[in-house]
Amino acid sequence: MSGRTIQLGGHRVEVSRADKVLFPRDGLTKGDIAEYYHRVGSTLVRYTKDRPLASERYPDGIEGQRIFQKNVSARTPGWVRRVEVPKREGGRNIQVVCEEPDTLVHLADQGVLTPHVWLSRTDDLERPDRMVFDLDPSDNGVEELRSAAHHTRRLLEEVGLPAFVMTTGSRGFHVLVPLRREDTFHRVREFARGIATVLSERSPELLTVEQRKEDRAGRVFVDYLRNSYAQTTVAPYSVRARDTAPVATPISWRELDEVGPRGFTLGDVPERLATHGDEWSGIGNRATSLTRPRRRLAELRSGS
DNA sequence: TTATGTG
DNA sequence: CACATAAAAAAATGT
DNA sequence: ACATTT
Ligand SMILES: [Mn+2]
Ligand SMILES: [Mn+2]
Repeated sequence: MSGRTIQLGGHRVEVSRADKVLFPRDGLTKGDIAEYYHRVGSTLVRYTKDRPLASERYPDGIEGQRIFQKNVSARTPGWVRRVEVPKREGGRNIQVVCEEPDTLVHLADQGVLTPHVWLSRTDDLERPDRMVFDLDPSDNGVEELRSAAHHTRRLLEEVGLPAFVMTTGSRGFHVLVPLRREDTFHRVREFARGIATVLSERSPELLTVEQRKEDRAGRVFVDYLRNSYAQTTVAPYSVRARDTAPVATPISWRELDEVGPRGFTLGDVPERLATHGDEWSGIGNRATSLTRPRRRLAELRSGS
């Protein structure tokens, strides 16, 4: 064993090699990541609680190998909650459920930079309580990307759905809709496809629903396929494996016109949370049924 | 990151 | 003991 | 069955 070990949180979670540099350009260490998650953990766990979690690990830093891990590590302590989830084509995974900040510190110790979570919760894995529109630019500028997000919000509100937006810290934005847990992934995905299709028909120069990169032709991909069983989205307030350590950050629709996908970083977010609070604090109280929006979307498509 | 195998 | 190596995801879509 | 994308 080599390097400094630190302890954090009520469980005195050990973080080994705390001085190991994971972000060479920024000098950020594993200890910095663990301390960040310790600080924002109480807010972050609102978005991971009750959801199967998958880990994006970089044990040798962001220039090393990327490991996407679903099953809980052998070394994960017993106080960390787990859930057994069936795979679609048979078999099972045992995944972490992050209920408390100490779990994030442990994950950081394992080299996890970015936790990803399901759109459904452990007590009903088949019925999501979130719908996501993942806006992925081709080579579009930030103005086009913002425009894509505003178009998405406008259509969702036209059909009666609330919409929340966050930076991903990577290339795009995510637009989230809180749902009542009435519909299966299949039905939610069909609805999301309808929304994405109307968006691309309204703005054919700007938006596309084509999954194949070569068919996207410089447009913003409205990725509705995230709304599927066992698919994940980056957890709000998680760190991304890119220079400057950008953070996936919930923002207001007003702020959208002032920031890009990497507008907030590990250095800004704790202070932002302290002064402005969490922009999504109300998302849990806005869960909506798709029944009426489905009819309104159908009316829109038949021109009424 | 960690467990395991080899000289 | 020092060092090498393996392993850590899966769903939807289209051909 | 396989490649692509996430
Ligand atoms: Mn994306
Ligand atoms: Mn995507």
